Amino acid sequence: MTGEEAPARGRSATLSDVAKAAGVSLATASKALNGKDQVRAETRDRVVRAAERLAFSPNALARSLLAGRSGTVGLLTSDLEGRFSIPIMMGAEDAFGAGRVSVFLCDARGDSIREQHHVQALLSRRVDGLIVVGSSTDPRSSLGRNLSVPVVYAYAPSEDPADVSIVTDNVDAGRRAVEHLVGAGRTRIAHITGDASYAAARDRAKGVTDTLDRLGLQLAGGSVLFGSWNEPWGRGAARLLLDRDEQVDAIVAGSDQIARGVLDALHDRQLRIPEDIAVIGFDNWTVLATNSRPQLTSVDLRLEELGRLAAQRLFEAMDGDVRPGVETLQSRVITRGSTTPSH
Amino acid sequence: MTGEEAPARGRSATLSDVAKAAGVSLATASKALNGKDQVRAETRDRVVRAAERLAFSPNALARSLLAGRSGTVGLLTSDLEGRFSIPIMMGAEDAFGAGRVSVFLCDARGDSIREQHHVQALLSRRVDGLIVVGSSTDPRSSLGRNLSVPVVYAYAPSEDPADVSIVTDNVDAGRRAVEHLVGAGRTRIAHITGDASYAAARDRAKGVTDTLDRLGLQLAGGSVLFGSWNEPWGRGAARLLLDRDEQVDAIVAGSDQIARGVLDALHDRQLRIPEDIAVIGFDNWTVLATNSRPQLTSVDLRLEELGRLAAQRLFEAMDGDVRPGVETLQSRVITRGSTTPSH
DNA sequence: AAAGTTACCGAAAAGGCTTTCGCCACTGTA
DNA sequence: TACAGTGGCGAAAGCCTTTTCGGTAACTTT
Repeated sequence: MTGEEAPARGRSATLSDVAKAAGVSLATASKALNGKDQVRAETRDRVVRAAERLAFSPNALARSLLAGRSGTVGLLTSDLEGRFSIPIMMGAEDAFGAGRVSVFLCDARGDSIREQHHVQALLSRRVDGLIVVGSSTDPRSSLGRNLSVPVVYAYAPSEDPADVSIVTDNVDAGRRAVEHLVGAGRTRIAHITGDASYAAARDRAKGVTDTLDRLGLQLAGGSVLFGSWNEPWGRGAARLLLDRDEQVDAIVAGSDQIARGVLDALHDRQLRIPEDIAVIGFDNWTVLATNSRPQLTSVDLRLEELGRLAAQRLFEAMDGDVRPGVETLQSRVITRGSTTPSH
Repeated sequence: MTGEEAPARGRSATLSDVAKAAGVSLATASKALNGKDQVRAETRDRVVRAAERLAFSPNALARSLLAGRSGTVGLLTSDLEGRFSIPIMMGAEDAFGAGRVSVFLCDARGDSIREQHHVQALLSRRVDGLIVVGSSTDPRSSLGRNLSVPVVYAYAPSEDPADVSIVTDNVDAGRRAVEHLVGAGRTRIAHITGDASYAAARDRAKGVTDTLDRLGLQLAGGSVLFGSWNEPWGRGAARLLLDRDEQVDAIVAGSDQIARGVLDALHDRQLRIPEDIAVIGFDNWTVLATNSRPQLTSVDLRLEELGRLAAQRLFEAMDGDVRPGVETLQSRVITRGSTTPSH
């Protein structure tokens, strides 16, 4: 019965189909559906109903082409499997998604050729902006200054100070870890962390040692134990520490993974946690932190918030409001059983 | 010096700018840049150089509008933070990315309203296809049959058998776990797994018990221990099992998380792994499996391969080659120290 | 030298939408 | 009755690209 007003087979309905079905012109149909006020209520109704009947879905490509903005952004990451991209992406999607922005996700796999290729593709698709998520906190090379769209670097800052970067403040995070432990009455604090070639390891260590200095405390174990970012190192380093017969009453672990290893080693020595030794990690990686014995206190780097902030800064930049430089985000301690007795 | 051939400020160069700069027509410029053979080599050169000089980037929006295909696909997930979406996404990006397809990533947060909203947005952007990734292996509701673009369901199958679904074969995975253990000489095998309301738990359990039956073996512990998908349950269930004074020599854990809990409990009882009791998990979650003592043998569900396959099926469907129904992917056992002595 | 090929190139349409501007038919006022 | 003012609608331009088709010039053939 509605046969003759249906669009050609296979094609989805166009605005022109809707206009024809409603008996109005293209222009009027457009105005009716977009809520412009130059159309009578009765006419608008007719158009809207025709659109529904035809399951009309406006072609965003055509619209973007005309508007000069696509309502899309590119998210360029280098470690999808890693721990960092995902929450940041969630935060960004969150900040964008409420509205009308869609996100292109690209993983460069750490390959700068592939990254360049992705950037080209995204620019060709006329994204309105780019968020570049690093895989570590070490500064990364800039995509360049004249990219036709604004770029925000998240997690890993750009080497170019003229770019907009949002990072977590790892020095501050180290400080918070120590202050939390000191607040819990600990004074003999050691620090076991990851690979010293990572800025994250060095920054957190600086935060830890500076804060101990400031409070007039010695770093237990004599020096920061740098190693690698995994459980075996956590176990090994903890054993090392205990074998030195140090009077350690708290350990700052450079990551939740390391912390898990530390917990295991302490467990093996029949030490009570937190009564004998308190342990705190970084990342607040729920799967690791909430399943340990006891649950692990951890410094939460608020990566989702980082993502949201990056999205927000990108919006601002798209409106021409660019604030170059590195912006840092404060972390917070999530307290669990490994630093406070469950009573 | 090149001032008069530059496009208007702010705008990026269009093909028309390039044509003007090269002193040819729009049509010729297009042909030259797209490798058509109706243009003299010298002319092509002139155009290509002009394009480079102007940093011309072809507008994919206009191109898509004309071609009727956008070269984009939508990836609709419901658990970005979960374990499953990411590898699948990697695989899909992999299969697509080599060519010229970009991926829109959307997270519905388990909310069907939001999902519907995302689908609308993606259709409006004229994606060429959709991949829907579930957050568990339980069947999910279909997006519907008349969606104007092909849809492939990955990990969680669609309830509608007319849809195309790709899933991991969890029954088969359970079988492989048991056969691996039996192959390692074990005969008193128990099964500790997650929440029985999950199809994944039930399917793997079925694979385990069926295979034991077939081999004429009894399930140690009397029955499958259903619980929850985390370490504490793994620890608790393992203790339960040992307290029953069973002669267990192997445990199939329903996930790597549960397996970690099991390992801890066995450790507490001074049992040697794998000499006294072998342990195998599911998921092959590297962070968990490779950092345990000993490293954890695990059934790898090959989620990346699942993603690749989904992308491939989507391609085929885009070419009109649709194969409705549920396709299953076989898993494989990754052998590590928890089932084979380290030497 | 006239006719027929070839090789290059350009004009124009198409794709779906938004927006400006002009047109028409009203309404209210002098 | 004539006028300005207003509300509702349509024609057409424009966004950027690809592709078809027709045209021009140079070349070959008899």
